[in-house]
Amino acid sequence: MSESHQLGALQLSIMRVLWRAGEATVARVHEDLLAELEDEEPRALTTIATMLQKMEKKGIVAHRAEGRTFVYYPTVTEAAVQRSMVSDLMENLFAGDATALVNHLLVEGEIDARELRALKDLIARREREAKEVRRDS
Amino acid sequence: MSESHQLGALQLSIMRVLWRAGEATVARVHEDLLAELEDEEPRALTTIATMLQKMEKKGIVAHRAEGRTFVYYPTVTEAAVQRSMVSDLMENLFAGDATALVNHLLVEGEIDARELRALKDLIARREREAKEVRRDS
DNA sequence: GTGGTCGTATTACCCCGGTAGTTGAGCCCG
DNA sequence: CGGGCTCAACTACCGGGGTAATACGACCAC
Repeated sequence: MSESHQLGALQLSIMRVLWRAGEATVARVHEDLLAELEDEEPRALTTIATMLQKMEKKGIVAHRAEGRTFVYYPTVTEAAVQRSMVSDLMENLFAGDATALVNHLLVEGEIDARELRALKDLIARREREAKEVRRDS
Repeated sequence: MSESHQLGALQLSIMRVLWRAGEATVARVHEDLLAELEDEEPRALTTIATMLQKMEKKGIVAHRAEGRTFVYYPTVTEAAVQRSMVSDLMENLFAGDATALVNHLLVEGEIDARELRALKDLIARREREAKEVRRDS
């Protein structure tokens, strides 16, 4: 597993729909995508269908027939894809330096003041957990 | 500016060489790439040359002739590319939630204990800077 | 000056994300 | 039963990253 999933923008949009809904027909995915990205000109229904086929061949979704319509569902978790894509980006763009990535987020103002507080909490919790693990093992 | 630069893995490797060196000939880039990624089968020299041409057409590098050899240099900063690619990833993979990205880094263990301390310092400094700016403006 | 060498230019592929038209099969309604 | 509707299947195309062989022009050494 963890076979380096690199997905494009449309694929990720589709996956997000499936992750949220658990499973969905082509039509359903198409609708959700329209709702989610109300602006920008919409994709054709067949585009979604073709993409889902390609994604199935790639192994990141599968389908089950319900009557004559297909119901697609993800075969990889969101966390797995995130892990794979983030670590790939880190490798290629920050030479594997995770703090460089976070530093970038801070410096470039991608993170505002409110988020900064949330972040501190995250780190504090993370530190506690690290201690726990050390004690457990 | 900030025209959404999305570069592939090889392009980023090349850019990293150019950012570090300031400028370099095709041969120099090729050598540096060999050194940097000593494992994995090396690319041909012409591959680098072709890639640099494509990158020039795309506007992220330019060249100057020195005798009959070309010296390439970047026309975009590393920060600009990072900004563009990270925000793109955040948009597509984390629905624009920067803290979700950092959280992911923490949870998935991409950041170890030592880095955690460095991160806290970064955040502390960032908070101080935020105050400065507020006072200044 | 002529042959090899060095470096760029040209050309050609493959793969894959993305986009969508067209076709064909199954189903439902009148 | 027959026509229309609804899906999925098939096919096609574009653009761009990546890879590299081949061609061509300049230059150096003998």
